Amino acid sequence: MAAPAPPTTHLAHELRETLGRVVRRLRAEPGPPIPLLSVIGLLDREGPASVSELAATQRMRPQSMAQTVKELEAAGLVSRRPDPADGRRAIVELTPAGRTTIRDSRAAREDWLSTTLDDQLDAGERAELRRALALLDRIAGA
Amino acid sequence: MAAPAPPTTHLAHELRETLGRVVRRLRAEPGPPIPLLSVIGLLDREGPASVSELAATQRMRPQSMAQTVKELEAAGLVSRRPDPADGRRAIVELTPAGRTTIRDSRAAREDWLSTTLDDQLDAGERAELRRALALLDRIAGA
DNA sequence: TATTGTTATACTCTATAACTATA
DNA sequence: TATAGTTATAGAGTATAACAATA
Repeated sequence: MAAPAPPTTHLAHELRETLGRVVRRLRAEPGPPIPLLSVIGLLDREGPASVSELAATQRMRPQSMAQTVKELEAAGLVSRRPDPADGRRAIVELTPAGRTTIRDSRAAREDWLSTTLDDQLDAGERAELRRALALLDRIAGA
Repeated sequence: MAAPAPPTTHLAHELRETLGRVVRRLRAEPGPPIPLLSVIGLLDREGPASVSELAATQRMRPQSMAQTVKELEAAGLVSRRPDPADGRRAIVELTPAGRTTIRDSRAAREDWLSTTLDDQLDAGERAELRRALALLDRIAGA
């Protein structure tokens, strides 16, 4: 007979611990902080978006995202233009410098995480991780 | 023929985003902060440990773990006693209150994460997540 | 009134630097 | 000298509260 599954409280505990370990490992790498990379990566892939939209996709408060966008703007990586259809909204988009930053870092393989995922995991494991991210997003959305 | 795997840079990007979303979702829940829960959960499962040992399992600096342990001690959830064999070391262990706290929160299902993992994922998906955590720990260890 | 966004402020988490005490 | 631990300090990341402007 198969071994019984460990209780879910164990999984919860291990998830909390692993999350902490990975986030700290990521932060230990030099380069732009995680939230900044997430946002410019998102803008590169999905195109311009408002602050509220960015906040929603990251499940972050709009006030917090405003800070992040302000930092990116100060660094010259994104710019804002008013939404012609709605004076309240501002559309955030990558500047050429921002696009260069995110693409160069990928092309030059300066991205520690990408490199490590390639080195430490095989193709099947990467696919497995991809599927698990969908599960984690389901948890995040609950 | 099978669809080609998306480039690893996409996986890296999605991993960063998902990690952020889950951590923020977890933090939004009332109750003890993640690092505190991790430590008392670990002590409950593995038994007493020194500050350095706790720091190593969490891949955290000993100075940072000292802060966490200080908070737990102030809250009366852990206590310290000198290691009889090595005067430099202090052994951290759960107090009865600490043990009650971690176990009650589980028994009473006050633990949002455990409950959500049970509600949102089926047994196969939880097993899949468990395997993925091992992959993430490999990344964290690299 | 509701929505979009911002600024001010504070708290959590974790790091580095500098130190003490014991081995 | 090396190791275990601490305190002081700083910085990143994010939240709540209060506000202005537009719909």
